[in-house]
Amino acid sequence: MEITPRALAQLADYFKVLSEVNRLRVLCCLKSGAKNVTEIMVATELGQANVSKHLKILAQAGMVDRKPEGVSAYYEIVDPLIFDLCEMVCDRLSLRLETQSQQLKELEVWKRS
Amino acid sequence: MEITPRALAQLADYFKVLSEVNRLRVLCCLKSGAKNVTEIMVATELGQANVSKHLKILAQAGMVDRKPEGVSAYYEIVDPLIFDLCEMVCDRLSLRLETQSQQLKELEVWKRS
DNA sequence: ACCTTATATTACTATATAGTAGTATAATTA
DNA sequence: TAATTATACTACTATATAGTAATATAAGGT
Repeated sequence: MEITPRALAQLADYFKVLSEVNRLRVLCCLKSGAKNVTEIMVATELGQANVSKHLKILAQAGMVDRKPEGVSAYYEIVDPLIFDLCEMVCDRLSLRLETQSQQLKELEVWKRS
Repeated sequence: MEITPRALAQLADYFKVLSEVNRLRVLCCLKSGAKNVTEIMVATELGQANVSKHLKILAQAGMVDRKPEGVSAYYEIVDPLIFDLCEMVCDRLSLRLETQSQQLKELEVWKRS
């Protein structure tokens, strides 16, 4: 099946949203449930404008949902798929580190013999 | 379980590698098997320097492996996990589009009644 | 040794974006 | 209505990176 340029661009955009540390932190801090902007600021130690900007990007990507409540705005994860993705990647990354570490150990043994 | 800043940065870096259309195209064209740089250039219609650069990034991220063979260098996918990730995201993206389309249809019906 | 071919690297330009200060908007309360 | 609080937006700076032209390196073939 041929993948269209349009689909490819959307795919890249999705990954791009996840490619920023502070955006991942915002997502992580929403894992336990909806939070308003101030709560997210506290949890992430980011400035207000910065948090709002990241939330806008996350909302546009359809990753979080915005629920105004009185004077504040609550954000929540739309689809926990994101955390599955993160977990899969983390697993591979740690697996790779283990392998590298193992190879280093073997090299060490070889040097001593 | 608390995720460390170091792990978060690695996660973000991994997604960043996947956040570029032409890098995804390079990966896609390696799905069917190892290719050398010239073959990748033809398949992706990218310039040589650009392909080399993307391949270096992919290799550093541990996504592809470099196998020199005579005067040329063959690259291959290390871990097809990447394609699972892409598929998962694509599924969600198309699901979201379907939902939106459905909602638009419902809106249309409402307008006519 | 020289030439050709394949790939990598360097230096540069153009563009995108993270962070931030300042401002605007909108809901709530006195 | 004025003041306060919470969030969003705008304009700006600094940094990162995609693409590219030119050059470097390295392997075969003549």
